[in-house]
Amino acid sequence: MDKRIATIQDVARVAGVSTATVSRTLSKPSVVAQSTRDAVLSAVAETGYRVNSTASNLRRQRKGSAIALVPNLANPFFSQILAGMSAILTPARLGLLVADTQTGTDPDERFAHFLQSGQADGLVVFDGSLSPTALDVPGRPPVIMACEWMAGDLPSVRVDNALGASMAVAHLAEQGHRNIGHVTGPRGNVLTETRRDGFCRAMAEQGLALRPEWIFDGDFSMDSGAAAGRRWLKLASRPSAVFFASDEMAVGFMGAVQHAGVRVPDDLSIVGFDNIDVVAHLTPALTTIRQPRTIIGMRAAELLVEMIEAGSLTGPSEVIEMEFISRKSVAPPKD
Amino acid sequence: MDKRIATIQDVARVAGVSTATVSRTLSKPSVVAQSTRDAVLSAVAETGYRVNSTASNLRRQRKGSAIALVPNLANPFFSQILAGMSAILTPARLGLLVADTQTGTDPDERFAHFLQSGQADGLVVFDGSLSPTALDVPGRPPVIMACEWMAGDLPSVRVDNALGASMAVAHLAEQGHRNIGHVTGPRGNVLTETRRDGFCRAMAEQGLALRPEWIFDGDFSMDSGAAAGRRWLKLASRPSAVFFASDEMAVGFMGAVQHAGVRVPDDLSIVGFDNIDVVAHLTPALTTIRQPRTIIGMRAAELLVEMIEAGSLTGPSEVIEMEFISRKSVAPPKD
DNA sequence: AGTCTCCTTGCAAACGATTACATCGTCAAG
DNA sequence: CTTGACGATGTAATCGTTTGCAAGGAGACT
Repeated sequence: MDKRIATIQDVARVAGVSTATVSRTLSKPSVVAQSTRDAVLSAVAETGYRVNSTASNLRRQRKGSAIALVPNLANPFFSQILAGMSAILTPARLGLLVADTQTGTDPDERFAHFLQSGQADGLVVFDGSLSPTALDVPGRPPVIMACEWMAGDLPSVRVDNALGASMAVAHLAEQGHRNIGHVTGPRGNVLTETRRDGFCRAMAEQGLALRPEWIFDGDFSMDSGAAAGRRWLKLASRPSAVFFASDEMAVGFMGAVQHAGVRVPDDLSIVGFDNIDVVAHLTPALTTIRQPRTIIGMRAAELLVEMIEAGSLTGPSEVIEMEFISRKSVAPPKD
Repeated sequence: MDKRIATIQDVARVAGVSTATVSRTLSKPSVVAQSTRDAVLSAVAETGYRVNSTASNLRRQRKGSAIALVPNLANPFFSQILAGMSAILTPARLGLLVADTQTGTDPDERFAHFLQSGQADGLVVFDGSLSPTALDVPGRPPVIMACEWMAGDLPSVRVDNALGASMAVAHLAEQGHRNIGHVTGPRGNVLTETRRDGFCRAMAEQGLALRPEWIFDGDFSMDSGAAAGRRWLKLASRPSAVFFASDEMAVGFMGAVQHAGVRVPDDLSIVGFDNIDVVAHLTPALTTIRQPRTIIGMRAAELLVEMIEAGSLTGPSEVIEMEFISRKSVAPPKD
């Protein structure tokens, strides 16, 4: 008797009402009489009934979950964002499904898969390198971009990346730096572009010269930062400060040059981007630009929920404020 | 006509067969004749049909997803584990739902919720502080513990934490250290206990004295490591080496003491635990014990899938091998 | 030719909820 | 007394698949 899990039928029987009434009691309590409501509720308690979300979803043409599609799940950058999303989705009765675009063969194929498979009521996409043409499917769910974005008019939640870069340059210039380098993200990435462009524009605005050999290619990873560090060490004429498109690259870079005896910030000033947790504990602690990750996750989820509930494929975008965090990795240049 | 998404009915009509045949073609192709199979497949292609997983799950009494229940989603430690799980679950046609126990009021309540809500076909639980009594619900899904574990006989996937601790002590002793301290995780945590016990036992085996004032309380976080570092600095008589129950604490500790002018490894040797990404890029790079996180995630997911498919609430446990990684944060003691 | 197997396929009943529509009292207004 | 409105509940169709059971047809064997 305790074997099978209780269904709405069982509750109805125990309460002496129809299943319709049970359903209404649970979803729209206002339309059922007080006395019936009590009877149903106690029957629910007695049977230990919980609504079967699969059945409910089927009937209501819902999936009951949203997907976070990140480029690389193993990247810790996303964990706080997921936490923020989860905080919003849970009360909205949506589960949080996570998936990345790098597992399997073709990222675009995976994107298309999630768009078409109908596993979710909506997607939050963190990978701007996907192809917008995949969006051309008949009953696709609403999609919102976060952090990154792509061509087309999908709503998005992001920071003003160019502004972030100019904050970094302004701070460095203020400290007296005139020779500033930059380590970029991977080619083609929108963040790479906007941060680099912001950097270049800010340099011009500060009246500082841009030296092509001081722009290093990276891919956001610590290893690529370390590689850039090694290239910096070989330079005949070095910039006295470097701005990084990601904290992780700054960490890798700093490790590499410190290894070679370079002192930060005495010999070299460093400004990162993102404010990942670890940078506050490095020696020296890193000056960086904070992207409020939890908030980004929350806002993206909120906007997505609104789109889902409105049944709309479009919605507003939002720009989240960043914060410049000054720590110990910047000092005036030596001479 | 392109408006509504195609159902199995549409495919059946186009292919001139019954829905049963379509279903069988897709799930058990071997039982349908070659010619019919072709007809169905081309009808599928023509209509753009994709099976509605909600309906399918309802009929098959499946939920179509597994939940990873972590203590704190914002902790990057889990991102690689999730990636490993995802790699296994996706081919098994299971989505990966993530949730943490710290959102909301009571962790045990949330645990119970996921156990009863029937949102998932199975759970992978990473929080050993939950109450096993919550498991006493009729018809609950299979559960497997990973990394941490709790009283009772739930299957689990984990490393031999005590062994890890003794690897650290052995290495330090080999380098000549006789005065070794330890920074623990949060009180009551199983990892804290087993790593501390392993540390104490290993010290005894090496014939080294245990000094209670050299055991610092931490909680796995960088901040708590930094706090321990500050306490270490105040010590009249300091251990020449410290073993940490987590890399994050080691990072915080090292930052704090370096800040005060202490040189690692010349003045102090450090061994961490976990091998999180960043430690390879610190100055000095940290010696640590690697927990293969991707593999832990994969094995946990694999075992869970087996339990789900067997409809069993129990299954085998597994111990994953660790690896001692020697970097630059350990040197012989000075005198 | 009759019967017995297989191999394929179709029929129709689930799966468990939601909800448009119908029904039934009850009560107030005409 | 009749009629209408309204509030509360029940009836039953529906969401899109899967699958046990039965039936049709084609050989094969006696």
